[in-house]
Amino acid sequence: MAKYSAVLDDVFVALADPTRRGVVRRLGEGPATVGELARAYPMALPSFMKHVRTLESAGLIRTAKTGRVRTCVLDRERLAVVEDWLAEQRHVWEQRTDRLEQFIGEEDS
Amino acid sequence: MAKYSAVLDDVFVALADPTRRGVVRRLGEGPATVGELARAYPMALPSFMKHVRTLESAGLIRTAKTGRVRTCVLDRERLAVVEDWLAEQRHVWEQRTDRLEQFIGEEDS
DNA sequence: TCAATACTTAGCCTCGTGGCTAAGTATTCG
DNA sequence: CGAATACTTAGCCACGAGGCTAAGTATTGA
Repeated sequence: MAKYSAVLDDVFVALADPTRRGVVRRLGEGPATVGELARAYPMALPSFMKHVRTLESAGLIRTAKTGRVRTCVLDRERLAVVEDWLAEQRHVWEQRTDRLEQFIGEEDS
Repeated sequence: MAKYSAVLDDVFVALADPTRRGVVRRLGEGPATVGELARAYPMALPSFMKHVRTLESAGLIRTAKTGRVRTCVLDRERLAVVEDWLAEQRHVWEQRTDRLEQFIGEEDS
């Protein structure tokens, strides 16, 4: 466990930008083309495409080109690594609480 | 909602580094001093301190100096913003699924 | 008091990220 | 065919992140 550091890096980095979180959110509603997605942001297309590529290489989205249009889809599986990390974090915390309780128990006896 | 963009930025950026995730994980087990934390990483202390400051200004940890020692504590509240973002994301997805089901239902009738 | 400890400050360096423009390619529509 | 559309490629730029060393400050133990 915790061996997915590289994946976690990529996913957290990808989510650490409001534009990219916006895209993830939008794609949660369903697939969209690069053009449709880009329209929501005040930046040049090449700049926007970098965000798309970042999301794609983080595995958060998949894209495919049909004709001259590239369509993007959310890959919800990948978001699970964040959930997993949070779960692990909770687990660490709970073990700590257990130790504290045990400590108090020992004090009692 | 989704107005916490700046906070989310800071939190995701803070978590997008293995050193900092390591610190968060370690602090999940309980408070520690900067020196204790730094020992686990092969970098100079000033470099490590930057990570601590990043975590602190993201609100993920709190630190306080007593004598010459600075002690760090995890602020679990702040991790909740990540959970919240994930929950919102799930919500978006579920609404989408609902719409699809409704669409199929309409087709049926 | 003096040395060791535990940061802290200052300053420098390199690389990657996020933005841009300009020009190119490949489809599609009239 | 020719023009419009939808990216794509190339290349540039500025800034910030993450690393370093060297030197400074403030506590603490002997």
